[in-house]
Amino acid sequence: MTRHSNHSNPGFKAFEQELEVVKNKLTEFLEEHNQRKTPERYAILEEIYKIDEHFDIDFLYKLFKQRQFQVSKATIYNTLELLLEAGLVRKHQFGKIQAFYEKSFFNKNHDHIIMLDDFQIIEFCDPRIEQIKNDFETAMDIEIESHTLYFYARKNKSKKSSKNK
Amino acid sequence: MTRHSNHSNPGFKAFEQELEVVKNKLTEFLEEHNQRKTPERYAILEEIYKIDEHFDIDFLYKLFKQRQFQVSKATIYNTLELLLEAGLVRKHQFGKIQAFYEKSFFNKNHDHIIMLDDFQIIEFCDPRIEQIKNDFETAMDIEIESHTLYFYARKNKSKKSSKNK
DNA sequence: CTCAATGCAAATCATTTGCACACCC
DNA sequence: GGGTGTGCAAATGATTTGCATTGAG
Repeated sequence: MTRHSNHSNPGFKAFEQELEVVKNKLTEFLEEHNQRKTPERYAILEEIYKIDEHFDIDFLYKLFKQRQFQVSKATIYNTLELLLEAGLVRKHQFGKIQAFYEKSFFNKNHDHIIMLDDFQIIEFCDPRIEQIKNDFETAMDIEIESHTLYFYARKNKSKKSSKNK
Repeated sequence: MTRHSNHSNPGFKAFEQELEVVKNKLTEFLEEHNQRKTPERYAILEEIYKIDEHFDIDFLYKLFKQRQFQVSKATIYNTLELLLEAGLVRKHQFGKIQAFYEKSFFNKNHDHIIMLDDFQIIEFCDPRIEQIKNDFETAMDIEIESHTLYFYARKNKSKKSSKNK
């Protein structure tokens, strides 16, 4: 179980390598789909992969405004849509109107516990989900392309709450 | 596994009883919270419990407009919020901007398969989910108040697709 | 009667769209 | 150069809000 930390490899070199791979993935995708390799797209991808949490469009937008880099919201929306198709980000709706995103290439197949006390998001992975998926796929003759599972939870105050983990 | 059918008991008497119980639930909730028992609230509740599918606000609104009953959208939003707190409806976001709802008192604990071909919604229930929940509750010392699980799937065209079920 | 609920319309907020311009190919 | 991607602002669409009016308690 990880908490807001996706590149568990310590050190910046690991991050650089990760970024490199992801950029290549994007290049690959753009070439396959005959789309242009614009600086905005790579900048957005890079920025996203620096973020270890879940973020929304506005967060990204403000990030770029802080730095010298100029990107419009429309472009951010477009690019995230593109990265979504490329499988490089994941989109969440969390019951809110506003969508949340997270990078996805290096942390596939995980689900989320939303802590209702402080809206902390905890990631987890449980193989039983895959089993359930597989069972339904064969039982119903369907292909499950993706899934989302959210647990909405609160800290247990009744017991001695050992600082969790 | 049920498909868009929640009061599996056949016959209308069963439905009437169901409605009765749900209305009492609402009354109970309103009294507990010192809220008024307006006709709109009961009308909306009743309408919702006649619906065996997932619906959105606009669907409800048009339903009332068709009949002679006058309810504003603001009231529908307010009332659904209230019914949500009362545990009498469930809200979904399905990755869309627009929220979907469904009645909830008589069909607790089920999850959804969203068919991407035709956006049909299939409900299912798998005890393993509860197990996973319980495991996390004890392991992390939290209380999981609720959860949402969606499988996004497509019909398998490759194999001989026996008309599912 | 009083105050919470309703109805209506205007406001808000996330997201989408249209169009002129820029720049990747 | 040509056409796609970007930036901006306006449009859209779901939801929320403000306020006058209504009606439940």
